[in-house]
Amino acid sequence: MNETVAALLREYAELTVITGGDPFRTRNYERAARSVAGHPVDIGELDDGALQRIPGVGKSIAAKIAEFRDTGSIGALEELRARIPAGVRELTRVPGLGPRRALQLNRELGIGDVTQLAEAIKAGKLRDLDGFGVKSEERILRGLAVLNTERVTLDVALDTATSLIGALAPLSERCEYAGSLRRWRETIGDIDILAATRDPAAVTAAFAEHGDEVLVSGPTKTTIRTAGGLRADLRVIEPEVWGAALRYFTGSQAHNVAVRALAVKRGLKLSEYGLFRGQDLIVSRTEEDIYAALDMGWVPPPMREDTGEVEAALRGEIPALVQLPDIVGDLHTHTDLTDGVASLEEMIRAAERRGYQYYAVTDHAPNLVMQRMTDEKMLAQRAELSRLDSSMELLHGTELNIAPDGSVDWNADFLAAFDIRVASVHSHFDQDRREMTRRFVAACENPYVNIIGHPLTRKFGRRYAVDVDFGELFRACARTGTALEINASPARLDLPSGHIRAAKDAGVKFAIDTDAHSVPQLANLKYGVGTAQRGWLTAEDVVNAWPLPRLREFLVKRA
DNA sequence: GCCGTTTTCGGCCCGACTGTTTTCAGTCG
Repeated sequence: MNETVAALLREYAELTVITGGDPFRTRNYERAARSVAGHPVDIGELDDGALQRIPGVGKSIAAKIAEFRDTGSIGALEELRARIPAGVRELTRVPGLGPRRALQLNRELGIGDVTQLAEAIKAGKLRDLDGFGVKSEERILRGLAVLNTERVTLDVALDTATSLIGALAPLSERCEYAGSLRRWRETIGDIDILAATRDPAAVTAAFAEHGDEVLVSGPTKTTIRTAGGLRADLRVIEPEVWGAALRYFTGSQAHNVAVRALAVKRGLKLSEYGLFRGQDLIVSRTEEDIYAALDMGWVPPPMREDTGEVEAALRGEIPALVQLPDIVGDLHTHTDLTDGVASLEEMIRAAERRGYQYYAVTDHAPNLVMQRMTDEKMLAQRAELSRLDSSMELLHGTELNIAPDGSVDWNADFLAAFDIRVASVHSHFDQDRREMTRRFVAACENPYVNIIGHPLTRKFGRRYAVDVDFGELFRACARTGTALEINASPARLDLPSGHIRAAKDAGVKFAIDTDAHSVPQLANLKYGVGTAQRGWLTAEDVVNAWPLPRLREFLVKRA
């Protein structure tokens, strides 16, 4: 309910921008959307008074939420939808193309979706419009390249998979998701569900009911398109072949090819039904059985990409990957002092419920002007933090801004008084590789910078990665004792796994952090852990898996 | 549309960059 309503409020805000309404009103709808999405309890349960206590929600928005709860739609939103040509909102998804120009393109060229937009640019039609030029065409083209409508982020995929499994599990002996989601790939193209059952027809029927559309339907395989537009595959199997099927449908294809080749070399046959010698089944019940029968250790799904894990498993050298419970603190979080939606105390209480040993509050620093941070506000937060009783050790930190020349906010004295400092790039994303590399290296060499936050600064579908010489960055991190963040936000997953492995080889340590701006986002940590597992990390590599004394030692950099 | 060292309406998140202008609009974080 919260995410649904938040999406409607966001849509309302976007549509008011397109119509050119009061920008403060728009901003308030955006704020209400963020608050609702980050609200810790289901807003469907709240009465009018409780709704209006959500920050940014007053009389009018509370009424709209109640209207949606009671009728399933919001009249004012429907009116706006009717007034604005379909497709204009889709066009505003393109980075570099905002609401005004999207509307202009629709009015003057009749462009109604991204495909038509791409065609119009190819035909050189945009450059002749008022306010457009060749550079605008190039900019929008780059935006189109980063916009990927085919894949979804991990949180969307996991929510969909979880709800499907919830419906099928009561009818199955076992039911789990496989495929790229089980491997924690960073974005997901379609969802694979595996169900072991004696009653395939019932499971298949329940699955089909969850689709907007049934694309394929047979005795063992059914494909639907969900209401969210995501494709989901169901494979129905006999319980006896669970392990073989789960392994097969988890992939990756490259991993499966490599493992099957091993089987063939031993005169065996491997399929989704089991490991066979001739017609004789050897094993099929569990994944462990199958790998063991091939003289390999079990390979954790995130490693199954045929990037060395098969050889490692044959040598018995699969690393003990870092696990979610190994993480004993979050080192990058925000509050409503800057752009978070929950108070300091709310965030801390929620973190306590996760059982952390320590927790760092790292609100934005002054050079990100829109956040309106001041020395006084930061010191007041520190005082408030020291007054709070907590089962966790509370660390006062900040997220600094790495300026184009590599410098950060505040002077040395002020920086030294924090327990921990994350530093991130928030502007000037288009520097060339030399400048950008120098910028990051300078930040690493700053004696107070402990963690480089979301190093690529990419956002799926919204922003491409910065151009950096990663080899040089990794060496600088290792040399200076600066950790790289694995930002667990499903929109970022930054660093990605390929870079993680290279950085680890260079001797870098990591911090898996949520960058949470609300209470529910604290639970995003699992996506960061999955990404770290894809990068073959162990708890030893991750500074926030360490006990506090060891972490504190790491936070004091050597000159 | 919301909010208030609040009672009735003014202020709310600011500044830089870009490309297209000829003084600025659009977009972004």
